[in-house]
Amino acid sequence: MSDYRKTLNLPATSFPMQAGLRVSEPLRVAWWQERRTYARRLERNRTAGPWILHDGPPYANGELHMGHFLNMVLKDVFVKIALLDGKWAEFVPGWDMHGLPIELETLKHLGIADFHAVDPLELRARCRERAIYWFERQRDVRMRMGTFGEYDRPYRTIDPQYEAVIVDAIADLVERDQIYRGLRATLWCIHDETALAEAEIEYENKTSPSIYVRFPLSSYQRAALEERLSSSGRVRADEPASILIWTTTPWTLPGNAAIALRPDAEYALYDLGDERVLVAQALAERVLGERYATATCLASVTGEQLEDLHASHPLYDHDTVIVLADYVDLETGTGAVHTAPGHGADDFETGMRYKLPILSPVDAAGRFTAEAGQYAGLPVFDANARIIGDLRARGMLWRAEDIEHSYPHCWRCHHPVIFRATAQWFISMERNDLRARALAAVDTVAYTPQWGRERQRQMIERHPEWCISRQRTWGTPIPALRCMQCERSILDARVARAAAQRFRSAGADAWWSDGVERYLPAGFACPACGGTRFEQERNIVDIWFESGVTHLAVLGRDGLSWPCDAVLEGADQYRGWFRSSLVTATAIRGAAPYKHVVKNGWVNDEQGRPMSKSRGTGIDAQEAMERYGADVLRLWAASVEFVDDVRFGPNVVEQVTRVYRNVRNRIRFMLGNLGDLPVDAIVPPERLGGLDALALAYAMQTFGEIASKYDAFDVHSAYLRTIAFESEMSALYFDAMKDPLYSRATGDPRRRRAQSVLLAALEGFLAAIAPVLSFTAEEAWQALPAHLRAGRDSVFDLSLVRVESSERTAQAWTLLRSLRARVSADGTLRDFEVAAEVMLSKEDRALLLDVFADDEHLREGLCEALVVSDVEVRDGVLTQVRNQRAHGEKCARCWKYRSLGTSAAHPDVCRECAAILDG
RNA sequence: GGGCCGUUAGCUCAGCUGGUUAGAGCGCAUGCUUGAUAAGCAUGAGGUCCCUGGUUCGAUCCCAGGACGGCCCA
Repeated sequence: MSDYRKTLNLPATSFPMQAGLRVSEPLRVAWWQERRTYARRLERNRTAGPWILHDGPPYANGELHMGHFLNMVLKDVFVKIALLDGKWAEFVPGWDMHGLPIELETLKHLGIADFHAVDPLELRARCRERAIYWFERQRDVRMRMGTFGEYDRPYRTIDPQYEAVIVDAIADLVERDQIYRGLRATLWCIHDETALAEAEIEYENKTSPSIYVRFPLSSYQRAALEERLSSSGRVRADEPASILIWTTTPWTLPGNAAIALRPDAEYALYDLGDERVLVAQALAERVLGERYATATCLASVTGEQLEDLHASHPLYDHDTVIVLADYVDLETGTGAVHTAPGHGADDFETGMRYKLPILSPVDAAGRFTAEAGQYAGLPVFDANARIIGDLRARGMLWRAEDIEHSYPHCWRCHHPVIFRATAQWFISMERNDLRARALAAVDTVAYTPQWGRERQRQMIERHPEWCISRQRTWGTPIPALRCMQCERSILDARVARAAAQRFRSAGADAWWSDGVERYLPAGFACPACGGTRFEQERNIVDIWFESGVTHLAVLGRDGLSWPCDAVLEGADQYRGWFRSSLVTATAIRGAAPYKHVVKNGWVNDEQGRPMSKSRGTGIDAQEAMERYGADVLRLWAASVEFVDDVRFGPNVVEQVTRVYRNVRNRIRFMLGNLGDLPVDAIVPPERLGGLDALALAYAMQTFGEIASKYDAFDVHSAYLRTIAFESEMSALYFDAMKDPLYSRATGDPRRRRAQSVLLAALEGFLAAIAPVLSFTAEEAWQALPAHLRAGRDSVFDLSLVRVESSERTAQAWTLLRSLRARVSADGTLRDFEVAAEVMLSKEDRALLLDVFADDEHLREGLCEALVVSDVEVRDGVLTQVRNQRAHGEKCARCWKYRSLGTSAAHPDVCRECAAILDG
């Protein structure tokens, strides 16, 4: 028997089975850059109109982790989908580069303990270097992921033009009277006499007094309470009654402005014989102790029903008011929380909500001021004992003891810190109906998932007055002035405009280096005292404000649309960037800056727990790409439901790697069979018939389905459809076409038709997967002979296929698949050993005649599709297949069973093969 | 402690408005193939649809409670 292998057209391609992504991907990134692949496609798409995904800026500090990878790759997937759809999908990546974390890292890097001791310009220069170091690092890693974007001109919050946008936005808000100066409770170190940020505190154990205090009710107040309790006559006017509170900071009692109750908790008034006390029912036993046994519960009511009632201050001659707060817990204390807005974060928010006075009778060194009356001059912690003594003397102390608890301390001097109210700049959520307008703007936006809208609404509803000033150095200055005559702080729009103008060319450092005159309009005088001498305030703006104006800096310019089409970030941004962007946009432009908010989930480890270096499950994006290759990880990003939290780890990657190899091999099969196809031999779709036409239609409608999944941001469904498709296509069409492709003569029309289908399917497939498997799709496209690429330099020059699905096509496909499976399931006869007897129901026969036109084509088509030597078609009640042994002998070349010996030169092959061998 | 989200085969996930022998891909087992070969084809095993109640003729799907996990807030 001769070896006819060499006479066959076996697959051949330069597209290797082994991917070697680690090596090839960085080269491909450079290749895309050199060829300006993205830029050129954008230029071609320019007239089609924009589709803009606006980048929420990552913070330029530290390595990018897998959460960044997921987020950045998904953004890229959406950009590329739009690009392949012919849209002008300009993507400008951005970075958040000011702020405390960088300042702290820089100080640590420089070994400097007290930032007051550093020249601000020097510190800013060092911070800039540090931020740029991380920016460059992150940019390179982000490009390594294979993402497209304007990396030559990203937006950066530290760039002069960007700083100018920030300051102009402040000017806009000042003009709209949206900004005011007010008090805010901040963490304060009385030892270092400085405000501290959240990141600058450490929790340590501390012993504090734990006291229960009576807030007495006057007769008038008791009457009001009685009304709410509907306990007519039971609260007697002549017996003392009080509300009990618990605190571990007695010194904050002078700052008390309210008592907070939990709205949904039950509060009860207990008669103890000689007095009556109101506490949360759930805590009564613990609070009342041994007196609980003899106490009588007179009435109970929810906290909500007690709102706005008054009580008397236990130390001073003034009232305090009952307010509601969700954070009041029923685990400790009395369920009635002493609220001092000047001395606590929660208290402050509550104070803002109820417009309570922000009392903070404490100076920078932690001593009571004259406002605190009899305690003036006392250090606050020393005052605790005095206050407890006074409470006892006035009969207001219910109980006192000491407890040890976790308490915030200064990270540098390790002294306990306090909350102290200081003057800050605020954006008002109420002026100009900003909150209401922001809520209205939410309703104009689409949310994925849909509950995101409700989440966003809540975040706006609960948005406290927005404190935008920080007493730090690494940021954009708030261009406020201080009158040197009356000490008043002044934020004037004209000054702000001048600052913006100045920063646009000189950068914000100018605020520190310029004299104040440069910013003063002609004839400027203090609106309060008429003074004319000023100095610059040294506050910088909250970085959430900086990132909240990215839409002003990036959108609406160079053809980018405002609002943008979509934003995509993690769920933490409902509170962060989604919110800050929405608030600034509503305040300044009167509308939401985006049309669609898409949220991506968190990346956890394989056990569903947060990834952590210490647990050994932490891996940053760069490491992961070095280990697995970006494309495998990009496929992972598509293989998980990104809207939910997702899992990542070696086993997950292992699995997706296998899927990747499948995809790769199916591409390889198509490429391998296209090497010899001349352009003029390509058969146009309308001249295809039978199995070819069916396979092509099936492929095209699948690509259409994938495209519509993409439209809905449903990358995961597109992924499922894609892998199901390549598996289907391989099992039926590729398998069936091996015989015609391999054993027919090179130029045989049957072979050319199959090749034409493969070419069209390959193009559509590569376009469909290119948004996700960018590297592999491009590699495959470059492995296709140049004449078949037809001038389309890159896979990103292709277009997504958009065709309607047809039910008949899917049905015919499924029918053929099941017929083929029934032949293959035969354990005794191999494919070509079979002569199949195919019985078809009436419906199935009609279905197949749609595909194969007539009985003769049907028979031939089934021979191919079932990969058997012969087929006999019969009518039946049910569709079934019976395998018979094929007549004739096995052709040594094409393996089909035929009568051999027709050619004397080649006695062991069939007539068709002999003809090919003879040329 | 509060709000939101999730829990379907070993893994990643489908299951539209309650009625299906609950599906796909990967993995696994078995068989075929050795002319896609560190590939290809077929078959098969594998699920108390997190738990407990309830509504219903009927619940993976609706309701209530709980467990576990995540995010945000405290």
